[in-house]
Amino acid sequence: MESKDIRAVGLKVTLPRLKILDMLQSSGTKHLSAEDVYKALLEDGEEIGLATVYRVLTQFEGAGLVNRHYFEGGNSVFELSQEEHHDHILCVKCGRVDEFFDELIEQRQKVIAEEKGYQMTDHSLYIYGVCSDCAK
Amino acid sequence: MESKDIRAVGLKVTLPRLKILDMLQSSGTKHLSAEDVYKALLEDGEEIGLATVYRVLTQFEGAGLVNRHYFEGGNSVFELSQEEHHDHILCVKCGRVDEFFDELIEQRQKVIAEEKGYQMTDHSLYIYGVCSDCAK
DNA sequence: CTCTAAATGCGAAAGCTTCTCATTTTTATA
DNA sequence: TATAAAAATGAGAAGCTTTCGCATTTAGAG
Repeated sequence: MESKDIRAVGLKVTLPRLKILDMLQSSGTKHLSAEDVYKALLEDGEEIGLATVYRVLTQFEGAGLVNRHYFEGGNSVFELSQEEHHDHILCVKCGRVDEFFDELIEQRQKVIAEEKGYQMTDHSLYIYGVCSDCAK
Repeated sequence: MESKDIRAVGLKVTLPRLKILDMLQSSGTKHLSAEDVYKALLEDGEEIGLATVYRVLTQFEGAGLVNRHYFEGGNSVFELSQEEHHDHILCVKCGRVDEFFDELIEQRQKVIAEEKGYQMTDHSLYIYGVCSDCAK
């Protein structure tokens, strides 16, 4: 159990928080919506309310434990924070998500923010397309 | 009046459509939410329902007349399609939106999509930061 | 072990967007 | 210009995701 992670960010170690963190870590899918987490927990026999899932994920986000992404349209998804930043490329047919990192793009973004007089705080880049499987 | 634009995309020329298109063209702000358009029309004394605004904007989007952006969080905004593609940089304090285009980033995105085996259909890049006015 | 502050669960509610359907409007045709 | 069929509109209901409010439960310090 990774109670340390939770305590480290100044949150009480509660069962819901442990279960949710665990779910994010053990799930085969890296990008989960609050609803996904909620349903998965239900299937595991946990009795955790949807409101709690949202609350906890939001707290985790604030604490830097998870990242929240607003993929096109509907709901947002959460993923465990990783050491290195990365962006996403998603399949518009099957919903598959891949990750990538490109130093050149990162650099250019910084330059552009500077040129425009902005102090960059964040950025999000999503490439949409049809993945190789769906293109067949 | 730009009835041609509307007819050109295969839609009947109706008052709501004309008014909405007009609003997008004449508004000082380039990025408007459906609600923004609705309210602005109300102020102009037009009697156009919110549902119609959404419907029409969605149709315009499908027709390529406008682009829809999912800025972080809340609602989506619409802007008239322009000749050249561009991306956005927004101020997290005041909501100001600026546009930019970077050939290098465009190129890299294509390369990345290819590398990952995707046929790119679209992409969205948002840089978030604090604009020069808000940084003071 | 006790107590207090914090966390949870539940249902209600908020915000954005879409849907339903009766009524109105457009436009092709006579 | 009048008419009819098809499409568009308006208003409110409804759907979805997300947040809120509050009574109850729980974590963890003393």
